[in-house]
Amino acid sequence: MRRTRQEKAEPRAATVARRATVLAAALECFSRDGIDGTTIGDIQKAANCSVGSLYHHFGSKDGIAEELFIEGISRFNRGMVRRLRRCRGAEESVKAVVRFYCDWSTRNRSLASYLHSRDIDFSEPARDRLKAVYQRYIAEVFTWFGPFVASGEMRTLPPDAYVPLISGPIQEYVRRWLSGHYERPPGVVKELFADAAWRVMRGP
Amino acid sequence: MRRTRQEKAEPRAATVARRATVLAAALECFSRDGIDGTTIGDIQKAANCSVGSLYHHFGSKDGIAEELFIEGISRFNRGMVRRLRRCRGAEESVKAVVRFYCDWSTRNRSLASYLHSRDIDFSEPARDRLKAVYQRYIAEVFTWFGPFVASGEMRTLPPDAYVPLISGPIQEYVRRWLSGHYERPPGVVKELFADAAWRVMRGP
DNA sequence: CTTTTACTAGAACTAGATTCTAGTTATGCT
DNA sequence: AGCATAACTAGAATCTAGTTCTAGTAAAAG
Repeated sequence: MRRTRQEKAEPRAATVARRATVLAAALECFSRDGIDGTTIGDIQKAANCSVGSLYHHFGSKDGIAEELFIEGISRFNRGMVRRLRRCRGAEESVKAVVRFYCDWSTRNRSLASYLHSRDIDFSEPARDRLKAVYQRYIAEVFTWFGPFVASGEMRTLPPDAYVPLISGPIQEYVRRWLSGHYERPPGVVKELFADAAWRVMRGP
Repeated sequence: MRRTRQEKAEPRAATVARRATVLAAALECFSRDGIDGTTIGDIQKAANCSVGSLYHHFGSKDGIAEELFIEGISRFNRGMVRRLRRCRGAEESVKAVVRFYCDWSTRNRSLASYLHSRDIDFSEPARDRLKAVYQRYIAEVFTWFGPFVASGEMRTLPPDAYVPLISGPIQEYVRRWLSGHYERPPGVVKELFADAAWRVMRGP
């Protein structure tokens, strides 16, 4: 029987499972001991598989790290977009970004913590994939907010300024909380930061 | 002749020089190839010294990275405090934080870029040193801003919220610029971000 | 049922971080 | 000055951990 899409065969069920197992194991190791702190052997043991298997699926230790990172970002982005679509109006949307950031980071603490790490040497192709993921996300988000800017409900600013202005503070707060510098969980300051974001964004 | 402070001898002139040379060499390597990407051999060649010498002064590769990080942060902090002391009033002070962040990052681009990396496995003592540096800094900064909060010129917020709210956005912008995602240098958005910080901070 | 391809295993290899031993140079003290 | 001690430098040897390689097993395609 001819396969519907010839370019890419469906991976076996076992493959999907193994990759997922490895990524989960890696997340556990990475978030406990850091990327440098975990060895291939650690991941291997945690995932109950052989070195060969790891290298077959991911090519290298950094390959595992990349994959985990890109998948995590994608999950976050999907969640954010879903949340935005349920909003009405500019204020609710801007605040939703901040609130979602809080909620998601609290719910997915170890993944969030991993996504804050900067120590992955992305390979060229991985960098490209990540860029693509990010651009698709930004396109969706800007499409969402565009009308509010057009109508004057939100300020008109250089495009590069929006993300840092809206997410910068909560991101920084969460980062510090995740790395143990701050005690109080983000939920406590959620509304404060949401209000602050809106203060900055609302039209004059 | 008895030494004034017996606990810690003055290091030799040659020692000071060599440490500085190594740190400069390391910064060059790290910011070009990343921490993982540079080998001890690279630093050794760039600094014109032997492996033994490196290990004598810094104990390990991470030791070099730690030292560079802590020294960089200290430099940044000193500059910020100096700048603040020249300010009059709450608005000028808040805006000065943002402006200084911009200016310093632009002037010390490679060091700034290095300080944004998160991939250093700090040893326990280094972590403590860093914490001490940070707390001294925070104490000075809060002493500076305290009166403005007391007088109502600035809002009263949970202490942990100030740094993320004021510096978060510009920090995020600069980070993206340093890693090549944004084209326009921070100078271009400096006043915009300074205004935003003040919008968030000024009393109602 | 055979051929091909995806996948697994673990031993062998290798790059690079760290340790060790042997020296050299400066400083403090009498 | 001259000895003792500590700071420092050098580079070979070691050891850890990432990667590669070869041989095999299981599953899908035809």
